[in-house]
Amino acid sequence: MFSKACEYGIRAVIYIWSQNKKGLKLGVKDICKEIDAPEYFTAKILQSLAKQNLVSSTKGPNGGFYIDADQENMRLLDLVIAIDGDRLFKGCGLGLKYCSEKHPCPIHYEYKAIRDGLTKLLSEKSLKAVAEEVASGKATLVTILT
Amino acid sequence: MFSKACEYGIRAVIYIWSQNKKGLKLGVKDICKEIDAPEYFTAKILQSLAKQNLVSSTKGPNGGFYIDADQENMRLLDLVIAIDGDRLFKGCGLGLKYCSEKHPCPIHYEYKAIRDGLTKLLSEKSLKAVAEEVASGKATLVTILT
DNA sequence: TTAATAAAAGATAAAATAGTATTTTATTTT
DNA sequence: AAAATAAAATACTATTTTATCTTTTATTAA
Repeated sequence: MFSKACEYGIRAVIYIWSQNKKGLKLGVKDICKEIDAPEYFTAKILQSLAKQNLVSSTKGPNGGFYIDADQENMRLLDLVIAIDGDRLFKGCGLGLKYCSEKHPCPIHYEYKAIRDGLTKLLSEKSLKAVAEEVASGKATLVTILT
Repeated sequence: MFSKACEYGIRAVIYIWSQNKKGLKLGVKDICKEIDAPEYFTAKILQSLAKQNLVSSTKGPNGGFYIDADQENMRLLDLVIAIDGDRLFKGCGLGLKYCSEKHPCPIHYEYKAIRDGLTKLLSEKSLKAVAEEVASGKATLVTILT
C-alpha cells in the first residue's frame, strides 16, 4: 500500500515527535536504530521532509531532527503525500484514464469507498495523536515478539 | 494500489470473459487494442495466468485466450493474488515485522478495517459479475471521454 | 580557531517493476 | 505436407524504487 520510503518516514517522524516533546533532537542513526530502518535511505527521506518543511533539523553537534510547534499538527495524510505523492488517492483502481460516475469501471464505487476510507483515516490521525499513543504505550513502532 | 501488471491483467480477463460467452477466443493483440494495454507485457501476464490455470489458451489459428466453465467463477481477489501476490492483504501498514492486536502499530485497527474492506470487495466481485456489468454497459473497461 | 559532529548533497549500485523484441512450439487451414 | 497463425518461452532494455557510500556544509564545543 505505502512505499517503503513512506513506512520508514512515518515511523521516523512519529518517533522524532515522541522524543522531542522535551526539546530533544534526534540524529538519523538513533532514529533508525529505534525504528529498524535503513540509515542512509531514511536520512534522504527526512531531508526531503525537511525541505518540504514538515520536519525541522539543525546540523552540528547536538543537532538532529525535531518537530516544531507549527509542524506537530500535521496529519498522516500530509506525510504520505509528501513522500509518496497523491497516486494512492486519485485515479482509477483499474488504471483507466477516464473513469467517473458517468462512465465507471467495474469496481468504481467500491474502490472509491475504500480509498475515501483510507483518506479519512489518514486525515483524522494527526501526528500528535499517534505519537501520543506510542508514548503512552498504547501503540508501538518497534518489533515486539510474542 | 494495484501494480500495472494487475490493472492490465484484470482488464484483460474481464474483456476475455465478456467476449467468449459465445465460445470466442481472443488474441493478445485484440485484447490489448481494446483495453489499451501494452501488448507484450500483457501477453506475459496472461501466460502466467494460464500457467496458474486462471485462464485457458490454445495456440495456432483461431487460437487465443478464453475462460472455461471452471474458471469463470474466479473472484477478483484470486486474480489480484495470482498477479501481485498477497502483499496487499497481509502485513502491517507501517511495515512492522510484528504488529498485532496485542502489540498494534498506531494505525493498526483502522488500517485493518481498510484492508478487510478491500479484501471483501475483491472477494465479492466475481469475474462473471463484473464482466456482465461491462457487457451490459453498466460499467466500462475503456477510456470514454466526457 | 580547531576538532568534532551531524545534516545536506551528490554519486553510485542493486533490485523490482514495466515494457519490448525475438525465437520456439503447437495448432489449424489450405 | 506446407504455410500461416498465435501462444510460450526467452532475452533484452528502461525506469523506478530501495539502498549505500562519499563529500560538502553548517554548527558547536573545547
